[in-house]
Amino acid sequence: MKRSKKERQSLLTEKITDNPFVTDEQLAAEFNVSVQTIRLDRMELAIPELRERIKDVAAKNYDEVKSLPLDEVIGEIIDIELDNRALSIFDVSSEHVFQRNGIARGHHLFAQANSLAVAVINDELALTAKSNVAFVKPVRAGDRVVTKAIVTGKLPEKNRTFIEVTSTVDNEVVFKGDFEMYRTKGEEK
Amino acid sequence: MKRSKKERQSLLTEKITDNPFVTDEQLAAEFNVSVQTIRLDRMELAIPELRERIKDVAAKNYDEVKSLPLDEVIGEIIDIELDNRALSIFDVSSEHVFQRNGIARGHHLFAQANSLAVAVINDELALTAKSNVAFVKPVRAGDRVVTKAIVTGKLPEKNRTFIEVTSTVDNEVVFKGDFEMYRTKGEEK
DNA sequence: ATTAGTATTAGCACTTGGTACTAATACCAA
DNA sequence: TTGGTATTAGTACCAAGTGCTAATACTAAT
Repeated sequence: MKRSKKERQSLLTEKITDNPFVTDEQLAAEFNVSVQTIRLDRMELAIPELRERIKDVAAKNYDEVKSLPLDEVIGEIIDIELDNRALSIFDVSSEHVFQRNGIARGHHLFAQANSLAVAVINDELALTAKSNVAFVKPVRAGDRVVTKAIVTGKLPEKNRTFIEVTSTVDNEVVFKGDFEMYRTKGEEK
Repeated sequence: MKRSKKERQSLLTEKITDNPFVTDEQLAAEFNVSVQTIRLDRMELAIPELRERIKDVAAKNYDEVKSLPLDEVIGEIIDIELDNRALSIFDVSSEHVFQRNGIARGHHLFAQANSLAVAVINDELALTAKSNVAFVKPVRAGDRVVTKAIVTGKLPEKNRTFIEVTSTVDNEVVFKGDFEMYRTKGEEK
């Protein structure tokens, strides 16, 4: 049952990603090749040795109880017209999705929309008061989410600003939300 | 400078718990004793060697990531009754708030609520379809947010589950939300 | 001070799961 | 047949240990 080198290496990568705790010896037995071959394969593929792999897994856990976004703004704002409109992009990667099925967790999309809504308001500080959102279509790892926020109305006497947010991937709407924001200071201008 | 054996051992335990990645040699240097002494100490205290410790950390991390959904939850779930109710707590710290005024960013509260809504659903996978939320009262760094999710209804023919989420700090409501969840029964492309 | 008992240090052989390197052999293709 | 890649084998070496024995040091009690 000889596999080609290429085939073996791709299976090897998969195996190791799947279970980083496997030794070269076990892999050699599994693929019916010598330990040296496995080592050569790892070197070609730049896969570190067992202990390093384990250490990486451990460090990831230890580094910081990861969870999520610490940034001021989720996504990168690429255009903004204060008190009017704003646009941001957010590249979805593997840490934003459910491992199960690769679909992005809702709160990341919400986070992008919410922080864009905060950013568009031309004020010292804006807080979200209410919001109504719909997750229209699943977003996956690798997708680039383009989010647009548009100020749709204001109630200056109540310190409220209304914002409509739409997120798209490849021009298809994936998320829509209405945000009612509270602003600390009244409107300037 | 010389500490008693007992003192050293308790400090040792602390050090290692604090940073499991430290070698006997480093510890020996730190406590000004020989490596052998450190080894004896570890044996008496039943502390495994560096590699085992690292492997433990890694395995723990790995299991959690694999077994999921609890790892994908923002906040810590302290009680759960599948398809019925769930409770989680989330300690707000400085990285979750606006520097300006110390008020928590909305999407963190949303994330806690949303992931609790996902967790309470007793299914392979749940996705948020829509949600309607209100940020009732500002939350600040240091606050412990207690969030309760209650399943309020279902539309099995449409694969929908409705969940009401309420977050409180010191028994005062700070956040309320209604979530409409989509649940996949088995497959999905 | 002597003696017992614990504490500490030292040294050596051996273990795992490797790296780094060299050399030999096998296989496949023009 | 020649060449190039692929595979295997073998050696020396490393880190961070375990396991064991033996020597020394430090107290504390008689």
